[in-house]
Amino acid sequence: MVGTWHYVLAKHAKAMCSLERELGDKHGLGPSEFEVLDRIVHHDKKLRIQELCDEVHLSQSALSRVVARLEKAQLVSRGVCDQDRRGVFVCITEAGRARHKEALPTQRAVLADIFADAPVLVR
Amino acid sequence: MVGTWHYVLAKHAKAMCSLERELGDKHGLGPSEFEVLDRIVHHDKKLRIQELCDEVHLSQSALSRVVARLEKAQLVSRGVCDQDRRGVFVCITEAGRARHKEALPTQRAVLADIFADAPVLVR
DNA sequence: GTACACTACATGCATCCGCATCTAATGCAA
DNA sequence: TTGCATTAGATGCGGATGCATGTAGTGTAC
Repeated sequence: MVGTWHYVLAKHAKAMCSLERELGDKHGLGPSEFEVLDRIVHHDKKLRIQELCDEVHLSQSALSRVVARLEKAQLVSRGVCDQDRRGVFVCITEAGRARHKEALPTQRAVLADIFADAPVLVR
Repeated sequence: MVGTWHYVLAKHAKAMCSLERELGDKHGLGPSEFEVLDRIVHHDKKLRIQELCDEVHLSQSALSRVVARLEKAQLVSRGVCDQDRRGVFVCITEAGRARHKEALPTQRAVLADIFADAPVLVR
């Protein structure tokens, strides 16, 4: 219980730190930016902000800003949703897809390194 | 691998959020404050800042500020180390010990709730 | 149609964090 | 002793986050 918490805390800290450095230096992405990009690529369709909000571990306000940063970097584009004009859909650009593709191996390498000695999760 | 990372990410986000709310509302402590307090109580002796730094998942600067906040709240006291006058040792006060004692069950309850369905960690 | 409650997203604000840097103390070499 | 590299901890600063709130669009009751 407490042991599991310490494990989560330690791995999270290490991984976040490495991801921030590696993704930042090599691809100009923060962990949150990558996570959002990754979710969009995974779905491979126009996504409402709210759909993203359910999958990403960010508050709605933080997500709004991450998307704004991604848009400024031309990695995604935002558009008004026609069915519900309050809504905003996010669409990945070619540049965004390319950036994600080049960053993915970096992320995988970091995780492989950090979770190399990871215990297996068994129910 | 990636699955483990998602697990860590999800549990960390949930736990941090709950801890911040519960510890904050009921005991006026942030998660970092509690973690530092907990480490000090666990060692039960004067600790150098640097020793704490190795155990807590915070940068040296963040730790310095957490200790400053705890001192302002009278939960710990800081003193100059005699052997090495650059060093600072941190000592828990009676109020600090009491606060920790009353907050510990709250933390345990949050963790128990969040890790109730936790998979067992097996090598 | 009007009024009002509700929802989706954006934004002001305060807080916390990490990095870089600063200060003061230590220690070693010349 | 003097000079300089190193270390412990504090602090300035920029950036990211969450909460509360603002703004605009939706839907429902009347």
